[in-house]
Amino acid sequence: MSLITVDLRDRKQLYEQLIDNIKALILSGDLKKDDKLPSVRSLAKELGINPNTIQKAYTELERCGIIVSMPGRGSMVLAERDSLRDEMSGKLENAMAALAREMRESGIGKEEFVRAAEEAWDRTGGKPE
Amino acid sequence: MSLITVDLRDRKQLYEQLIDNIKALILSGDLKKDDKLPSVRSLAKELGINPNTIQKAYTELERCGIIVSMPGRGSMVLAERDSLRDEMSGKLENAMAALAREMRESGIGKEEFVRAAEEAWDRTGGKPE
Amino acid sequence: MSLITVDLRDRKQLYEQLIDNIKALILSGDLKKDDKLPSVRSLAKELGINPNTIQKAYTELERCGIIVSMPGRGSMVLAERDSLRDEMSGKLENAMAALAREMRESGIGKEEFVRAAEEAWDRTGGKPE
Amino acid sequence: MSLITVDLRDRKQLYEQLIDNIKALILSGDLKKDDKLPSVRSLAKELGINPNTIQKAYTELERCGIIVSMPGRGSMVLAERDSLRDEMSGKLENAMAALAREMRESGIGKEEFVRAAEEAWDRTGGKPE
DNA sequence: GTGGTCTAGACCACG
DNA sequence: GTGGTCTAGACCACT
Repeated sequence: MSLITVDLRDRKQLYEQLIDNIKALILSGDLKKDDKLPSVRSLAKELGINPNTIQKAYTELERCGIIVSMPGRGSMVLAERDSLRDEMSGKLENAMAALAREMRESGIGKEEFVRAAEEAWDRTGGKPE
Repeated sequence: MSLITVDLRDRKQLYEQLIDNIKALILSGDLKKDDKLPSVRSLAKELGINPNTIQKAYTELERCGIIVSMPGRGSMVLAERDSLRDEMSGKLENAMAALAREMRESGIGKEEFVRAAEEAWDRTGGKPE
Repeated sequence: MSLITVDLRDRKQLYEQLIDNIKALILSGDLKKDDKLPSVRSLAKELGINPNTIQKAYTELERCGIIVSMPGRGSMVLAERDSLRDEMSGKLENAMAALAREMRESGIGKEEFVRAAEEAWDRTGGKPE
Repeated sequence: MSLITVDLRDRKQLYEQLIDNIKALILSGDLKKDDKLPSVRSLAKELGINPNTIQKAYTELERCGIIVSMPGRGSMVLAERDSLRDEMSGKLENAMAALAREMRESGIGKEEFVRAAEEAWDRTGGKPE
């Protein structure tokens, strides 16, 4: 039994849920480089969704260099935990830049912006850091 | 000729472009409370897009209480600049919360998160605040 | 009627045929930046293959930045002819390097390698250059 | 311990890795005509892969007349180094032809193609020829 | 058993 | 009408 799950009620697309899920497992250390992923069919059966949807997620992950899949041999993790973390760092930068630009145009000030970041962080986490 | 434009090459949906565009004009002060908006048909003709798309944007803006449309008499701005600014504040909160949640899962720390917000703000603006 | 075709007897995969085909049309100048591509469904019908296969090709082309697709608005060419040509140049370099390495290991000499390139070129083309 | 290895992470199929590996050993002179190859079972054990995979490689090599297998007596090299070198020549021709065709379609000229071959060769080798 | 491709047919949001 | 996602079920080559 793997740790991968999907929520059919979530509006996020299933294959994206799978992608985010597997990335999170690598980031958390539950999946390490060279670990084997569940097979397309077995995971589909376990989650009760169509194998094509798993396939799509795996294909996308391979395209990003996060896993490798080999016919007849299954799929395994390729990316190191840290490289993935660095990638998220970059994503954070971009997202923040887009948000900052939009808020600037709306007359929001730096003070309010940074405070929003702090508060959002504290509000999100179950436990204060 | 109005200041409203759309970019057909932009991946963002046309009606969302229109909504953001009009909101921005209010926030910048180019459109004030009680100003008249171009008619659905004239704007559609001017922009070369389907009137349905304009209609959808106007309907959505009316639903949010930002404009008001009166059959036969056109549409006009209803919201004050400041009320719109407050709305953006709420949007900022939501966006920050979503971002914070995602980054938490990736092992990013509060420090890095808040610093990213500050740096993004500074990097974005042409002139330092 | 478009210029895009597929050969069901070819062992190359259909979606790759489509990708190569569209790239070639851009390279030949038959498709220019901002030209509209046939819709997924209409092309599928015309070629007698499944829309999903067209979709896969379009998705891949979009991923490479060669086209853009927008729900409800269709797909259009994004890449300039020259940028695509430069990309092929890079591909040529890599392919040649891989081939050269392999042939070196097999005891083939530079003379024979370069002559093979010349002869292959002349043999391939219908008309001598 | 033999010089034969496989890379489980390589996307190339294992039996092809084995075939290329053995061919390379013959081309380099490490394996000569009449040299004995490791047995299917011992090599499988040494490499930690399925004996079927070794068998498939040996079978393919025998089909090409490069080795010969005798039940109960193992397998040995049949091909001379030079005959294998001729085979690579043929492979070079095919690969060049495919590459030339593709590049022609992309608007690459003969000049550029041949120069790419020369440069690739020079760049590949540690020592100039 | 494995991944990968393809078909057929459905549904959704959008213009 | 458009692109995009998902399901169901089939086939292929490879281990």
